[in-house]
Amino acid sequence: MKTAEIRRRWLDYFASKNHEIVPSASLISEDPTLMFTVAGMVPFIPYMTGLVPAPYKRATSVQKCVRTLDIDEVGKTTRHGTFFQMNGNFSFGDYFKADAIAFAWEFLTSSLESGGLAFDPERLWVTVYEDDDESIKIWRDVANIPMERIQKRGMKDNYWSTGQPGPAGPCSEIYFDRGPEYGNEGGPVADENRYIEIWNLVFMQFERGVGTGKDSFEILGELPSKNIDTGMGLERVAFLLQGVDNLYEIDEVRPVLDLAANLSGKTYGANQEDDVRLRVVADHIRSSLMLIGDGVTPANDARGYVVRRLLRRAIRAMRLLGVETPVFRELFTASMNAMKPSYPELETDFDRILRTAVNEEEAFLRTLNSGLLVLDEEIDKAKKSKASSLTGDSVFLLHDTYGFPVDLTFEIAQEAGLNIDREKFTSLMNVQRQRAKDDAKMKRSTNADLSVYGEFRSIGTTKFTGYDELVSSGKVLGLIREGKVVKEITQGEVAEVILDETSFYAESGGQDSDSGLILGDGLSLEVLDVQKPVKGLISHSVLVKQGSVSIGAKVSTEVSADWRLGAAQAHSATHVVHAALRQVLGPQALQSGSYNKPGYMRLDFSWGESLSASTKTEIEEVTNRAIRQDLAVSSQFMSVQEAKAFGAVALFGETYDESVRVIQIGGPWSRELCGGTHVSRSSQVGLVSFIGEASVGSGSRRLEALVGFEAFQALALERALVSSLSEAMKVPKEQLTEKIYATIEDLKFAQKRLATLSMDQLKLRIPEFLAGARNIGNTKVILETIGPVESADQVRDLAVALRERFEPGSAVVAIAGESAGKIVLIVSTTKAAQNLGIGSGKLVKEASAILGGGGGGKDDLAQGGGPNVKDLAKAFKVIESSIPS
RNA sequence: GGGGACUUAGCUCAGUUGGUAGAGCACCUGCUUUGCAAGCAGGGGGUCAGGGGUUCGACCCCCCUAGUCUCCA
Repeated sequence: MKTAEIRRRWLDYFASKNHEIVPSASLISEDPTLMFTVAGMVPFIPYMTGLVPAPYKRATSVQKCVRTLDIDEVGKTTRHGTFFQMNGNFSFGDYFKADAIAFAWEFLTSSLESGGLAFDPERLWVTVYEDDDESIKIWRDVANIPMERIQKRGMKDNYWSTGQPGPAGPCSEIYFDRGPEYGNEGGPVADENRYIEIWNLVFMQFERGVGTGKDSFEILGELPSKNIDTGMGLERVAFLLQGVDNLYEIDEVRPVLDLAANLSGKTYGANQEDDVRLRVVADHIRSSLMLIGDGVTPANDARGYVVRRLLRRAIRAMRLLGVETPVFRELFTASMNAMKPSYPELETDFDRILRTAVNEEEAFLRTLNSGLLVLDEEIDKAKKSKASSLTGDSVFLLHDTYGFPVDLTFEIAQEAGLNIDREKFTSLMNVQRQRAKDDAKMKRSTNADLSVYGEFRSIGTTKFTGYDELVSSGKVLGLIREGKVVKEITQGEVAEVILDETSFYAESGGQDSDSGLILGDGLSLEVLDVQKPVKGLISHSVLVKQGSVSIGAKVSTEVSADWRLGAAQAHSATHVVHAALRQVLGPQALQSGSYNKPGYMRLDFSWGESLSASTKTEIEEVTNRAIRQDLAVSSQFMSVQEAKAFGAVALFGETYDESVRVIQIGGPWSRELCGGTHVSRSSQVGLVSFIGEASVGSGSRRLEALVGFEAFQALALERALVSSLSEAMKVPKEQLTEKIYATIEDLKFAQKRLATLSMDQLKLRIPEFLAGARNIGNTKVILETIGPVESADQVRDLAVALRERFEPGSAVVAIAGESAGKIVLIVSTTKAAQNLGIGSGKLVKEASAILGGGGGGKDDLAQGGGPNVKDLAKAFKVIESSIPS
């Protein structure tokens, strides 16, 4: 049975049991503490914990998941994959254990004709939590499973919680026995390779307290509303039903594996090491495809790094299989074709996905090449020192700094007859890991506890009226001060106010929150910040300027009209710039983040290289032309499907409700899903002026601009600057650039000329200096001062020129100059003098000490000096006296 | 978010206890030659990424900034 077929049967079955079919959420998790959607229940967590009331009592989904914790196990075991799909059915305070178990059993064992999967009931085993006798009874009643195939397990295996205080409960798992050829008798407790876990049912019935780990915490009591969360691993069921040995051989993965084998000329099944590599390629290509499909682009941080690592590991595995040419184009196409029955959007979006992957492949091939050069050097070094292996430090350096994979290092070192010090390498890696973890821990502890908002959210939502009006009247639902619910807040306090209705826009979609006042009877609150801590709830952070507020008070929310106009201008400008970017650069220049507030906008977008000055100008022109055209701006609500069909740009990393708001500027010219506030015609944006464009990491760039009056002010300031420059340079501003370049050129020329001239002048005096030379013993000695000099170079050049006149005889030349109120002293000695034991360095050191400074150098030439100008004669004496007579 | 590396002539790169900034290629001039990367001689070309500091003196050491590469969470 095809994977897509299992998926379809799943959804049909639970729909027939009155479950709402919920589409898979993005792999980019909405929960900021999670990098990815790592389990099927992640999108439902707010409903499970009661933070947000569930919109349905029963739900089912097939959820895309990514987990890279066990990335090193991929390909080695039957069941570790970085990407997998979790079929789930959920109950929020509706049915509980009995139904959950009955559904699972019926779906697994009923015939194909009746929509089930037709598993042989004799080969199914279950495990239950050791104290959960209730579940055992249900399994006996519903499924008539003999006690021999029901096994009890402890907290570690069969008790679920989030690791935090909150809901918790026992689990029951269903296993399939693959048969004696796969391992030992004795059920899942004995052998999890022969008995494969296919379904986990979590019965959320208790409230847990604080604890240190997965299996040590206090149970506080029963939950008022019990939930069901189950997950059936789609890949695991698929490989069992398709009669293959592992999840890399199912219909959605195998084509990539076969292609990789083809490209490398290997036969799958012939060599264990190669098989692992082929599976790694198949797994990683699929995960990358799905992640890039959901909008993750390779980068050096967070999610981006995970994709980068997957892509690079795939390339590394191909290299180890002997393929050094680019392969992503073919591999990704194969993976897309295998996945598109379930995810048709992969095909429509494939251009972008493939381009992203291929760009990364090219970048990594470059990295590998430069890494090879370093590796060659390290191998040479090791061989020269007669070492039998590369040091752990070298291997780590190659990996950490040059991005060269350890396995490749090992392979190439072996060919050169060397081993590698893996132990040292691993310990260095652990140090690095620990550093990153400590850092992450520090950051995470600052995460706010949102549970305080839960009780307000259960009363209702805050209605946002700000699209249509600036002033609105509302009632105070809740007050929070220092993270705690309070009844009243008074003058001078800073607190959060939650209303049933507000005209204040909360920060979201890149737009900064509104500023303004909340007024009431003898009451004035200054709004500092507005946030949506929980979906549907708007919280105003305020300073009480006057009076006091208590729950139930009637207030009026008054958004500053000036602020709102600026915010709307900036947000509309962001859309216009985004559209202009895509018009000029192409649709692959997709916004990846933005921030805007009155007068300013910032837009991050995916793009591989810096923009040329002319491209920037073109984008700026397209932007301002669109503003001038006075395009109509409209907003309308529609379903996500409609919006997509409409061609609206949806941004990755943003989550949208079933009903979304589409903002159009100039009809089809710009269509984006957006909840922000906008002007009503593009001309109201006024003016957009770019102030910067920079990289925010590989493959991503940031554009900053001023908007409206601020843009005008900045331009006016620059105009004034140009005017004053033009006045100073005494040319019309059209000729300013040329004039400045010419002036710099002239200045450079003059400086050079001056240097040669003064040097020439000094050289004219050479005969004079030579004549002034004295004999001390057999050594010619010149001690001269030449007064003020531009730089030490002049003094040095003269000293060297004089010394050369005495070659091959013995001579010491000491020249002093004056620069910035200090003596610059250069001493130069001929080879013959050095043979007499006269070293320039030593002479300079002694003389400079007298001058109040220091100095040193080599035997033939040394430099020193110091601030005591009047002690020069003494310094010369010291030099003189240390020459042997 | 936390680390590591790199930035030197038009290009590719050398440059260690801090002490006269280099090579190859390219360019210009002359000679010699007319054939596959021609030879010889000479020459021009540098804000050593930018800024600050330490020092008598910084390409080199320290701090900040920018760009590029890379590892980890």
